[in-house]
Amino acid sequence: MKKSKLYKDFNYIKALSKLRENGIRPTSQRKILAKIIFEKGNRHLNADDLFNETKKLGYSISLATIYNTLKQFSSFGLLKEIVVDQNKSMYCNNKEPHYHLYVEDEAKIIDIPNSNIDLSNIPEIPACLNLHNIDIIVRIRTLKESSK
Amino acid sequence: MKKSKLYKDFNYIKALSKLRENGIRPTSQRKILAKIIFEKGNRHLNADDLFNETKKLGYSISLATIYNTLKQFSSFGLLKEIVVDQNKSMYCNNKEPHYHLYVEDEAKIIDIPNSNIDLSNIPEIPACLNLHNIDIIVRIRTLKESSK
DNA sequence: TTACATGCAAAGCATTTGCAGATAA
DNA sequence: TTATCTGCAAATGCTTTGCATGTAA
Repeated sequence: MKKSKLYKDFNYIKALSKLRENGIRPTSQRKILAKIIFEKGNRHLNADDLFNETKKLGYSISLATIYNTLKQFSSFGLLKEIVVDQNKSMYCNNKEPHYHLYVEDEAKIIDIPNSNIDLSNIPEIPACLNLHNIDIIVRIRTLKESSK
Repeated sequence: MKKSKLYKDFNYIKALSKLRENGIRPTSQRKILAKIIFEKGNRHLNADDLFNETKKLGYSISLATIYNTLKQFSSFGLLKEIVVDQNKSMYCNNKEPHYHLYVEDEAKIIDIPNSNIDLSNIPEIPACLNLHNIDIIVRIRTLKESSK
């Protein structure tokens, strides 16, 4: 077994164990989805991507289940939801702290390690001092589409 | 006439002149909307806010027109669209370069001056070297809602 | 056996669009 | 006069939900 294969399996197994930790039953659907999501290293995907990949692999999991599963996985930190555009949520399987560079024309997302953005000067956060999460999306568009 | 009133009128007049520059007819609906948007200094609003404000002022402009107008105003830089959540666009009337701090629980947006975030270390941008626009939204949630 | 999952179809919601009537130039 | 605009209602696209059936523990 190749080293990279081992690594991928490890991420899948960690995901299953996260399910158990959170009292969520490892049903066949959830196992299939976890496998697809975590077996390929860092990536960004949405419900539709996932739906198509399951079909391509010969499985048939309903879209509703996929939506619900993505949301549930995010609720305990297995995935991170990124709102890139209206009517389009993406999910990121990279658990390291990082931000996102979003190239709108290509609907492509690139991770930026945390250490590359200096946030020390953002204004004081009002009232709610206990932050749960800071998300940054850097949006980029090429010149030609300036008036869309 | 107070100084602040003068300033507000100035923003409104600048907006009208931007319309003319772009060959867009200053219809009564567009004038009313421009007035509401620009007469109160820097602010963030969405289609629904604007719809309610027009009604409160006794005007009746259809939601469709409001959506179309917000989109059109953004298309030539009179407004800046911010996608804060799925199915929810906000528009910002502040034309200075800046980023956004979005407090999710309160659906509140706070401007961050450009100079307060250091972006010099983001990774090289692929292929498309001519950037049109960089948007940053810092999302914040309070602790209590950690699993939503 | 029972609490939790799944899948379907219907509902929801913000936004967009087609089109007929209205309006600015 | 004519290109553009407005408003309505219907359409859209993604996502969520209600509910009957299925399944893990």
